[in-house]
Amino acid sequence: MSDLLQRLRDRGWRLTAQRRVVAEVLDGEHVHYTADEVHARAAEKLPEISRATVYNTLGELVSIGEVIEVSTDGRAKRYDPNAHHSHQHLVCSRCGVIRDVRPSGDPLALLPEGERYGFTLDEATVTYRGLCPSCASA
Amino acid sequence: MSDLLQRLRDRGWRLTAQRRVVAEVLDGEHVHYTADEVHARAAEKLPEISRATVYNTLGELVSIGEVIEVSTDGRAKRYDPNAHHSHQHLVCSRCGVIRDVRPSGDPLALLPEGERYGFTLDEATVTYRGLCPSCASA
DNA sequence: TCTTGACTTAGACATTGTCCAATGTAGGAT
DNA sequence: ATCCTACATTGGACAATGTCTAAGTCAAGA
Repeated sequence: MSDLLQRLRDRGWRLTAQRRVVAEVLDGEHVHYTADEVHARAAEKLPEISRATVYNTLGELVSIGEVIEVSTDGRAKRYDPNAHHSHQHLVCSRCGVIRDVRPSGDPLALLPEGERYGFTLDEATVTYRGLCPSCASA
Repeated sequence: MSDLLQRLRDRGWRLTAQRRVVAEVLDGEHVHYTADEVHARAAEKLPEISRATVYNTLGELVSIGEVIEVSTDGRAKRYDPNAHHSHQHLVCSRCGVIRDVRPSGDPLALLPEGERYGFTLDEATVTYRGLCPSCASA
């Protein structure tokens, strides 16, 4: 059993077949699927799984911090299981491919006190954009 | 006539009543309206303006660089007319209010060469999140 | 003032996400 | 092993946001 399933069990989750296949889909390295992509891949293993269950499960995984929601393009949200290592995203402006990247230093530190307007800062998310090698050479 | 309308005329735009009212709505300081909010405000001055025209005009303003599209929450995109001064956004996690802010230094510089994976970098957008003073004290 | 090609319109359609009542079931209790 | 029941799943309606098209309208140059 994967670590993720064990952590879910520890939290008192019922381990249904549906939740297992959603967890398996997200188990890959550095995947950034939309909810519908997760649904399509889950349905290959469990054809009767419903869209609502996929949305429910993804929402629950996000709310307990096991998965991060990423909106890089204002369209469908993507779900990133790499939640236990702080990182940012590098996106190709043409083909949309996404890579996890780690900036040096804390992006929060770049915002001077005079630019914080009394806010209690919590986090900074950075999206780097450019052309990936394939798109740049095409 | 506002500078924006003059620039649009210089580009050969037909200055229709619809485009004028959309430009007027975006003329305020530091507004971050959704397309539907722009439509509602435009319709106060020109009741028959259609949603399609507002979407068309906003899309055109974005493509010529007069307005910036901002997605802070994965829901409706917001339109930011402060396009001629580089800036980032500070968002209240509770009430959603948005402020324009200027980090010190270029966020792009934080991404080491070894984390660029051969991409040709173009820009970095940063979203700072936290609680605004009103929400923090409530 | 005419003409014409660009602009606008209403509404159908597409995509993404949420909600609900009915049904099913995981896992503890017996 | 089986039963219970609270929790989970389902299908489909609904909501929010955005796109597209065919037909009508109009800004601005001739």
